Amino acid sequence: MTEYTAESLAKTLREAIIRFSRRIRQARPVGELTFSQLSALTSLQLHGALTPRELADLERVQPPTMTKIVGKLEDRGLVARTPHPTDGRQVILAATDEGRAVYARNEQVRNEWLAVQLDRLTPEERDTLARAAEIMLRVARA
Amino acid sequence: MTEYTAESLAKTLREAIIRFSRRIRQARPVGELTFSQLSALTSLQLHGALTPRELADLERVQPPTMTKIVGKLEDRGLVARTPHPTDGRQVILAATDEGRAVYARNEQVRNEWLAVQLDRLTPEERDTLARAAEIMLRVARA
DNA sequence: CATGCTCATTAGCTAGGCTAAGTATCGTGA
DNA sequence: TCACGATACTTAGCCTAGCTAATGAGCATG
Repeated sequence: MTEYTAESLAKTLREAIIRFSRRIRQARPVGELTFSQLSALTSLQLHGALTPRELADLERVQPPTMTKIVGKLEDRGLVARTPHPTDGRQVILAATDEGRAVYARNEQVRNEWLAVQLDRLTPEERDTLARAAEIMLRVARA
Repeated sequence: MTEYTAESLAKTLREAIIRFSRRIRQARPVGELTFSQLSALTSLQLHGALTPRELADLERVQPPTMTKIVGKLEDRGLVARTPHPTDGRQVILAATDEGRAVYARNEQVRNEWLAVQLDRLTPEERDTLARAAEIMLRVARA
């Protein structure tokens, strides 16, 4: 096994991430949800209802940024805002039925390009990517 | 070894990428180069002189986007634009001495947070990330 | 040498990200 | 109980990054 120093790996990994994410973004179907919108909607699906703050923390953005993203989703009727039962300051965000439908459709189209690419890899390579994804999520949480 | 389908992996990987890259972006030192600017400068360092079109292709953005990024770098004296010797339409981009200096300083600061995180991982985990990075770069090129 | 192609840029748009400031509500200590 | 600090969200204002469409300049070829 080749040994990598943390420094040289940091450089390579950063390059890979930026190129790769740009490539994924390009595979976006026109007129549908953006990267960030889909990501927020996904979090709402997976975690059920969340406050803006919780969603912002999960998505690793600042609250005002999340206000904007949620605003777009709300404009399209994909997310609903309801008042918190006991705390008047807070708001509860949840995906609507239409949000869930749009999510499912978009998710599939969105993953299509990537899934095709991944399908061309060997099982070992997919395994490497899967384990790397877990590590990256863990590091991102730190 | 666990088997991952291309579909489920696509989903996980996309989530990891977006979270991870947001986290990296947050570790940006104030008043220095942005993610995209540093990436472009890096390509210029590694490949020597390039035309805007070549640089845009490398960075996976459209030419007008690269015009903007290079413009910022040029304003700060980090990149020089010289006319192509034989083809009057083209332009040659190259990092200046100051560009190389700023690059080196920034690169180090930029990688610091990530390097610290990576240093906490096991050698096996670093190896996984390194191999994943290579695969991602290859896929991004496709 | 006219016409069509290529390269780069400009113009104009949208999304996404930030900080600072504002507003409403909560909770608590005097 | 009520004044005041803390908290939650939004608004305002800014910048970067990305796109497409259109423009202009230069090249190359029939």
